[in-house]
Amino acid sequence: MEVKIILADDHKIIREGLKALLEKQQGIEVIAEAQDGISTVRLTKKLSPDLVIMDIGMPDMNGIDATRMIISETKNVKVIALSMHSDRRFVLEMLKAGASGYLLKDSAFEELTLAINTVMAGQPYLSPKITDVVIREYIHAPQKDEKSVFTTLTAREREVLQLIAEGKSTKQIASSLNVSVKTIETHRQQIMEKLNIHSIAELTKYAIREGITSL
Amino acid sequence: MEVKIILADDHKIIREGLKALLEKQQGIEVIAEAQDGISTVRLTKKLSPDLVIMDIGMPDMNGIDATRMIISETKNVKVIALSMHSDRRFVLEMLKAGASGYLLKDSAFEELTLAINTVMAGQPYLSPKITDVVIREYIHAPQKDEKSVFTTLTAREREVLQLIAEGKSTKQIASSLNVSVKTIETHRQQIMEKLNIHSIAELTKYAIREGITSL
DNA sequence: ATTAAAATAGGGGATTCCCTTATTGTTTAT
DNA sequence: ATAAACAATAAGGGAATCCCCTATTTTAAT
Repeated sequence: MEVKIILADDHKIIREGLKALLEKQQGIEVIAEAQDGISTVRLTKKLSPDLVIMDIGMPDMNGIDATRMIISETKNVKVIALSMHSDRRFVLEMLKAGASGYLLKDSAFEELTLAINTVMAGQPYLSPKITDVVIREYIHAPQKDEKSVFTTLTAREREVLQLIAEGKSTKQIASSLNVSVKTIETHRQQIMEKLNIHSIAELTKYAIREGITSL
Repeated sequence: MEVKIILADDHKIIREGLKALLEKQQGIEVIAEAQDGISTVRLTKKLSPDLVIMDIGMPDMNGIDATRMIISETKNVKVIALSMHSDRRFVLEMLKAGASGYLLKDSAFEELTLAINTVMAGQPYLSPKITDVVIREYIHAPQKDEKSVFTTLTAREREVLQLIAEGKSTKQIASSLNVSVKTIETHRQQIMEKLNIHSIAELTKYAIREGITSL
């Protein structure tokens, strides 16, 4: 039984490298590649792969939001996140979005095949370093309410924040998300209020610190 | 004649992918891999490869400094930069450091083989997008004057940029510098034009990279 | 002394920011 | 099951900013 895979990463040469490695494996077929979140979601819907290997830092829609959409819109699809960051926030959000695996880009390829097998067998897979983070988090986490400390933005808000921090104007964002300018303004305000931040500059810094955008 | 290559990138899975692709080519041999700048320099010295394929964003020593050291310490070695950024600063610094080629990670692998052939034939190779940046830069940069390539901001402009990147509003900046709001607007525009940047978000990122403000 | 660059500033239209209010659908809790 | 809370959408309206030009006055630089 072939495992049908969609590869999502914004860097073509990286996709090609991964594809070359994956296709040397038995029982794995890369049926499509995507370079941004939106086409990943679209292709997944259309092709119903068994697995999506998803980079987190992509333009347009980030991997987390894409994962959320994929999980809610397509049946019997697994997502493995492939990320540069071991930041707990990413891991947490990605798992909450429904990903079954989380690998770091400095993992060996061998680990990716292990992750694919594990995930296709219905079990979650995390890179050892990630497991570490998750456990550490779990240990001193769920006492009462700590959430107020890191004030969670909603998925949509993060999406908007990412676009803001990439330098897009309100108008551009509105048209790229197909909603009104007013809606984006409201999101921006909501974000600023939650974070107690009052300028685009600081919002950008926040987004960089949180890994929502890159320098 | 085999081209002996050292691959330097901090993400193992990316190195492996590239290696898989490269080794399918005739006349190319990957003789070593490195995951940071320091070991890249060390390995290059020890193994005298024909070519180093160098990621720019690495821990410890970045790809630019590593390239500078490699070029000055090892004979008959070429460097091709493989980067996520088309930012002209990176390109410029990398070329100044002595790299013969500059590719973007969203290039096709085909382009990498072309770059390798071109560079091994003694000619420079740049990704089309990069060429574009370089040409644009070249066009409105007067020859003999090197500093104009750096696009120096004036002291006043830096001052204004710093305040912008700290999240101050135009009005606040104007009043703290005792000039009119219009003056600050003009400075901002001038800064943006010089840097070819068109949003506060990107301006903030630039300021962080330049150390004008901190995260 | 002439030219060039830097700092200053205004006009005016487009856009964004900011605060408020509101509707609708979806979770969550009791 | 129903109330309460949250998320996403959007509008009004005034203040502020952005953006594209033009323009004057200092301040180097040749």
